[in-house]
Amino acid sequence: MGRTKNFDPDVAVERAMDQFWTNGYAGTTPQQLVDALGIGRGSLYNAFESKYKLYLRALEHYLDTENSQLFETLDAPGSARERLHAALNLVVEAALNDKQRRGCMVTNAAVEFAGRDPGVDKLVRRIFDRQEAAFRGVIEAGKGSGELGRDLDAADAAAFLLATINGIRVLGKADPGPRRLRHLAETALRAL
Amino acid sequence: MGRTKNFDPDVAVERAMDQFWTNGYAGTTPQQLVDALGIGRGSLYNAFESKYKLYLRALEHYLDTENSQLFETLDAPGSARERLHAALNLVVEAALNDKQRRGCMVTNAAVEFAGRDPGVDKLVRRIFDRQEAAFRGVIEAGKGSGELGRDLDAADAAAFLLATINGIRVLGKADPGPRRLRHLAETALRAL
DNA sequence: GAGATTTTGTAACTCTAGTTCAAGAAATTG
DNA sequence: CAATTTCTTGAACTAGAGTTACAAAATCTC
Repeated sequence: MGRTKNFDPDVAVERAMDQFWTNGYAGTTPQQLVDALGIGRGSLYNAFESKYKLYLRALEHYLDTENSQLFETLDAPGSARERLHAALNLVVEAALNDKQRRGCMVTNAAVEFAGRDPGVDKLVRRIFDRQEAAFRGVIEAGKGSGELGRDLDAADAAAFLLATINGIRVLGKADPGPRRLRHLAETALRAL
Repeated sequence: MGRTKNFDPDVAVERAMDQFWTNGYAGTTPQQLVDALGIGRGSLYNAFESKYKLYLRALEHYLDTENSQLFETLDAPGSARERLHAALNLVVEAALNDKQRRGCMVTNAAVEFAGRDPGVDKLVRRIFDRQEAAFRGVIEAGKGSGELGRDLDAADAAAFLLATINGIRVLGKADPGPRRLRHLAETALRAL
C-alpha cells in the first residue's frame, strides 16, 4: 500500500556500487550518488537511510556479483593446477583490463575500513573466508589426485593464494602496466 | 631573519604521518592534525601550505623511515633464502603486531589514491620500484651462488614477492589473527 | 633599538557533506 | 472515490572541512 517506487532499488544499488568502487566510501558524496542513481535526495534517504547503509548494500552486491567469477573458475572442470592457474590469471587480467584502476572493491574496503568498522569487517572477512575455502577445496582435490604433494598444507597454501590475489590487486592499482603482473600466476603456483 | 618556529617541522611531519597512517587521508581532519601536532592552525598552514602537501611530506617521511627495515633486512648478511625469508617474516610480524591495524601506509596510499592522484602515484611507484629492485638483487645473488635455480626469472620473482608483501598487508588489515599469516613466508618462498 | 620579517593564535569565511523536512503526487484498500 | 500510506521533489538545516586573514609577538639585521 502506498505509492510505488519510481526506480528499481536493485539498479540503484548497482549504480551506487559503481560509485563507491571507483571513489571509495569517503570519496563518494551524496550529490554524486543522487546524480548517478538518477533519483532525488529524498528518495535516496527514504530508500536507503544513510550513505553508510547504502555502502554496505553496495558491498554486498559486489560480493554477490563481481566475485562470483572467481568461484566459477575454481569450480570449473580441469586439474587442480589448471583451475588455480585460471583463477589467478582471472585476477591478473582483471587488473590489467581495469582502465579506471578501481581495483577490487573488497580489497579497497578492507584497506579503507578494516579495524575501524565492524560492519565492513564482517563482510570482508566473510568473503575472504569463502575465497580461501574455495582455494583450499581445489588444493585438497589436487592432493587427493596426487597432482599436488601430500606434504603440502592445504590451509597454508590457500591463505597464501588469498594473499597473492590481494597483492595482485594492490599492484594493479599502483601500476597498471603488464610488466609486473604478467607472470605472477605462474610464479606463484611454483609454490605448490 | 624573522621569528623562529616554536616547533620542529620534522617532528610535526612525523606526527602527521601517524595520523594519516591511522586514519587515511580523507579520514584525517585539520582539527586532528592541530591536536596531534600541538600547534595552531595558523602555524600548520603557514608551515605546510595544505593538508595535501602535508600528506605528501608525511608519506615521504614514511618511505624514509618505516620502510628502511625491509631494505636493511634484505641487505643483511646471510644466504639469499635466509634474507628473503627474514624480509617476508618482517612484514608478517609487523602485521601481527599491528594492534591498531593501520597496515602499511604505502599500501593504504596506493589503494586510497592510485590512479587518481599523480603525486601519490609517483611516490608509491618509487617505493614499489625500490622494493622490487631490492628483492631482485637478493634473488640474483642467490642465482649467482647456485642457491636459486638458474631458470628462475629474477624480475618475475621479485614482482611476485612485491605482490606477496602487499597481500600480507591487506590480509593483516582484514584479519589480524595469526592463523593465515603464520606460514606465509615459508609457503611463498617455495616458489623460488 | 628601529625596522624588517616571520611565526603565532584565533576568529572568520566559504563550501559542502550528510541529513531532514514539508508539501504534494501517486498508488493501494475497501 | 475517500482514506491511508508511501514516494518524490527540493529546499533547508547543521556541522564541520579546509583555508585565509589579521593583529600581536618573537626573532634577525644593522
